[in-house]
Amino acid sequence: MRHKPETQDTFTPRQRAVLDKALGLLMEGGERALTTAGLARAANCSKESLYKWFGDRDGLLAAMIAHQASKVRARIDSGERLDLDRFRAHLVDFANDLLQVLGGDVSLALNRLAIGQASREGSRLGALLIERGRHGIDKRAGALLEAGRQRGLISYNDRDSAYHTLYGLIVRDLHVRMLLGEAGVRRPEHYAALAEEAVDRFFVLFGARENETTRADRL
Amino acid sequence: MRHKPETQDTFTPRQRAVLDKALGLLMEGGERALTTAGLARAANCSKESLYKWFGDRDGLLAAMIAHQASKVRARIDSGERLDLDRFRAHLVDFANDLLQVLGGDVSLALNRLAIGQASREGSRLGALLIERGRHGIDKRAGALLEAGRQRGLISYNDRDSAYHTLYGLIVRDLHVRMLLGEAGVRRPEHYAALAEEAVDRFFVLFGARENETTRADRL
DNA sequence: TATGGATCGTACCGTACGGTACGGTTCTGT
DNA sequence: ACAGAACCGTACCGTACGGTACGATCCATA
Repeated sequence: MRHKPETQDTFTPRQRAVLDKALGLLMEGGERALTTAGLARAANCSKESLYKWFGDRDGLLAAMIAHQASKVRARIDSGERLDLDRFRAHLVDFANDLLQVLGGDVSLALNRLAIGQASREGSRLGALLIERGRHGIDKRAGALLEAGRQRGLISYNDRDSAYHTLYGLIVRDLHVRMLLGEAGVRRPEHYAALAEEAVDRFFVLFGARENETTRADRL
Repeated sequence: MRHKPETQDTFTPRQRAVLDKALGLLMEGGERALTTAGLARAANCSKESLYKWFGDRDGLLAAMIAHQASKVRARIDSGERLDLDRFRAHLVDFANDLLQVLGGDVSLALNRLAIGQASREGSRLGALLIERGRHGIDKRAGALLEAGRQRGLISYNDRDSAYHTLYGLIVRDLHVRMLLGEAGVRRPEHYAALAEEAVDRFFVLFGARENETTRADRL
């Protein structure tokens, strides 16, 4: 039956193109705009193929999440030596990337989709989104924090608590407000300043040495 | 036509009962479970009345938000004199209330509803939810912070920035994860500890005097 | 060239929902 | 007691969607 080596968790190029079209429809018009007939028409494929490839509509949604997650594989931070400035720059990069990702069209559309389905009983979309999307981010940040701690640049007792605090300092209430579609919240041109401010405050809370440098003016 | 004094922005008791039933349906089964026929059946009213009262389905959803918001009117903090301990206690109360509200069944259901509709073009639900729900919280916190600043208990340049930082320290990524339905995130028994920790960190960032009291052990 | 699998386009089916219409009933004001 | 409004329960309509079926077409392989 299957002598081909594990083509199970990946998709054919054709299927990837269809999934991209599906993401496009979802971004434009939300879940209501993502109908099987509409996707078949937009992607020039047949509904029968959709059901053959993804099982049913829920399978399609799950495949969309898996597909999108496979595209934004977390880059691995190079193992270069860490001094304080470099560590801080990495944190600011992380903050910028986090805001960029959370505020992206695809991320917002998928999160809206998963949240809208979260009330339904057997919906695994939320878990899928966290598992495939958030865990990569969490790992990257966790490794970064751990490296900083081992270098003596920051100190904490509970790494998870420190990480979630950093997350809160960066994201604040922006994510939910963007998800709600509040006007004037998505301002990518402000992300850099928000990232700097968040990292400054993170160092005030978790910096290993109380170095009162150029920080006071920013706060 | 209307000699009754402004019964416009409120609802009759019957309508309130129907709206409560609607909230119940929404909490149980999500948006898909909130159908006009289902609501009419559950609330023992006719579909015709629903459309007469609320116009259409979107009007019903908006009315649900307005109704729920009218129930949780923000209590006014008593104007008693503020010392540091009392101020801190008020902040912890605020943090606890915030976590309690955001993690409540009704709030989660309404936020999921508004987020699910956010992609549709003419949807005002998100704005309504922010306007009717969040602004009250924001005002309460803003007044509290301002009082603390005027008493010299904290200091900041930008009140909004300080407030959003406090919000981020309290909520972290909990809200979105609860909205996604992640298992094991809703732990009301942990709210108190989270609130204390958040307020501690807030004082580290914005406390007026660097009083290194009993804080170091908590961080 | 023949053959079989994969895919496309279209048509079809059952269902469920939003919204409307209508007759019967209860409530209210005079 | 009576009139009118509000309301209930039910039936009805049009539409749109998820899912299936089927003939036609493309394409790889022998």
